[in-house]
Amino acid sequence: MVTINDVANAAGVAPSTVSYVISGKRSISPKTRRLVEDSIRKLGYHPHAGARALASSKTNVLALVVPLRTDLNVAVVMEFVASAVTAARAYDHDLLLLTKDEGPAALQRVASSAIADALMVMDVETADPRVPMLLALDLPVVLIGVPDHPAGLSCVDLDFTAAGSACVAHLAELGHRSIALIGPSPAVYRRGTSYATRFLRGFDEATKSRDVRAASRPCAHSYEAVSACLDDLLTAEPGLTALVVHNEAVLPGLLSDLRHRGLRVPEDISVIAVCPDSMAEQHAVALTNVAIPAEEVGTQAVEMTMRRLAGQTTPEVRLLGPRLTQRESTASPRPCQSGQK
Amino acid sequence: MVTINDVANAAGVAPSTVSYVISGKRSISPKTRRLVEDSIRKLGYHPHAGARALASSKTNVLALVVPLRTDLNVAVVMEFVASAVTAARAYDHDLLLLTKDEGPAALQRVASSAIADALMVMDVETADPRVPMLLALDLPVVLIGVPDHPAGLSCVDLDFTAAGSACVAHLAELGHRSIALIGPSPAVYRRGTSYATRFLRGFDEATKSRDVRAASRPCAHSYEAVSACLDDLLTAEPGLTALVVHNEAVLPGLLSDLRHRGLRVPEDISVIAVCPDSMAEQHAVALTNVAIPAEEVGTQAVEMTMRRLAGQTTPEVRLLGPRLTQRESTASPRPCQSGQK
DNA sequence: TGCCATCGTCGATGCGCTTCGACAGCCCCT
DNA sequence: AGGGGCTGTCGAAGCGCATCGACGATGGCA
Repeated sequence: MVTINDVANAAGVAPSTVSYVISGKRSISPKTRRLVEDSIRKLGYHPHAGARALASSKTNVLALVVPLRTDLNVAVVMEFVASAVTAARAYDHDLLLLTKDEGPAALQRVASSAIADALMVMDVETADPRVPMLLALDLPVVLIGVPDHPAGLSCVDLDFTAAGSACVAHLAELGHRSIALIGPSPAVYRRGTSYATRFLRGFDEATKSRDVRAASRPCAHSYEAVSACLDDLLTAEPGLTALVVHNEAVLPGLLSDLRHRGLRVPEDISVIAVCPDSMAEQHAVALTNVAIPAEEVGTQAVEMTMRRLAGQTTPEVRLLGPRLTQRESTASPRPCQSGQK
Repeated sequence: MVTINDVANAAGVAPSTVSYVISGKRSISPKTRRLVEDSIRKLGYHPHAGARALASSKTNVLALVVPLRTDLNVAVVMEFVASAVTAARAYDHDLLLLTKDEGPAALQRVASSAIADALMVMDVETADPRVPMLLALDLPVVLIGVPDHPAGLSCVDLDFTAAGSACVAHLAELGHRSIALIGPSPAVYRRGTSYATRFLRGFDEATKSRDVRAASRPCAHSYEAVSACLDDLLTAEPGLTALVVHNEAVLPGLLSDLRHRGLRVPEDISVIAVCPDSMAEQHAVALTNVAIPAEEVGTQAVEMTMRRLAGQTTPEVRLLGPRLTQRESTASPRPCQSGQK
């Protein structure tokens, strides 16, 4: 193993000088700097992470808590994780992966073992049991999602309330007067997952204020569940002309079921999805969607974290505005809009 | 911060005794052990990871290199990562996430900074440029996938060659005589991604030995690409009665395109997929599939790693046998099998 | 020419832990 | 009863680095 002493010897300087060359915390003459940097390169020196952590109480590691469930959108989680890793590397930090399953104790462990410098927590629930513990942790914490009482914690997420409203607004402007929301699986609501309830709120408010008929149903991922959900909705709301789908996983099943029923998109029924753009473009009928900016959220989360680590003490709550892209799956309803089944 | 000294004082013993209680590396009297354990609990002591790493040259961290590309199956990667994290935790290790994008240098960095005790590498290519470097690293390395020359490295993966054969065997036994393979996107082949070429080999060998007409096409993820691919195949192989799909992402598009063409599954054309079971069950017509055992591969990868860390020096190559589940999407071809387009 | 401030470098110290050798007490065997 | 082998505990050393105070050299100014 190459140590800082080896580098110092090779360069003919003291170890501390090497350290200062690396950290830049004291001024170094150009000559010495070049000497040291050459030795570092020649020897392939990398500071020992443990030693560095011990001496400086900084690990250059960010911990990220991800949900393992498959009833969430895996693609979105993955995209988020990917962009977070990349963003963290840009700040010379690594990413440690924790799972929500380990519970609050894992956060304690990571904090008091000084394994990471900060925590990022995904899949936050409205009354998340982890929040009080996180507050007590005195590590910087950034939540992806917004709990009911974020007091003192930084949060970042898509503004799902605005997203819900935006979907309704788009459809209402096209002339739709009866809209249904197909949401995440019942388990997601039951847990009180923050984004589900926020989206629903936006949907409800917008339909109410625009005097549009509204219905909403949670929906599990299986084809049967999708089918049953549609049966239910079409019976309960005979004049239904548009669907808002806040559940990426059911999209393929939903679209093929609609076709089975003889309902064309968008001629007979409009569909607007909340999903990543790549997913929206991938269907036979390209879907109008509100994008889930997982990548941007990941980047933002890391940047907020780095700001906290840099000394900024006031927590921020940042909600990203929704971006709606019209594609082929939404259109004005036809004058006679019922009974084509 | 609570240190080992605090615990030692509280328990009235020497710090080294506390260390031995924790590690179990020397015998401790029941009385002392209880005393120490109580103090640990009472004080909420967690050893400082950096100090521990420095003193013992063990980090209890496993690094996992994942591909970020979206042309791979995100769900499978995610499932793998999830099971790896869980398995690692069972051995009291944490998981550090690296991306393939960072290239071989990142592996160097992690190794020589002593950030992790071992490396697990996904998305291995047939002639992976990282392999020589990994060999020089003198950390335990486990590859997920099998390169051409794994000499000295441990590998674990689904036996894709056998999987390719199994798909053909299943279809041939049902009576199919003309089969097409729809593979991953061209970029995946171009990179020489190990599983793609291995599957293709199994497919080719089996069709040849069974005297079945075979065609194969890579296929990108877009709906247009799927459509073009089907056009191509149906023209080139008019007697085609079965598809092997080794590309989970195109399944929804493929199935709806077939329906558009008036081809029913399985009456007019059989479809067998290589995908996780959950995905196979999710379609309107449940798909016969060869399962991708991401979870088991993840667990195995961690266990192989732990074995290496425990001192086992001989690398293992472990290929998991394919498991084919017949569902609704495969059936014997109808006697008259052409011209229904 | 002499003094002080500044810049650049060095040595020493300690971060919290593991681990090794030492050693006190004990039991068992002869 | 005395010696040898265990068992259980302790103290000290050192892992590789960051950081602080010290200090020599240098330049500017009077």
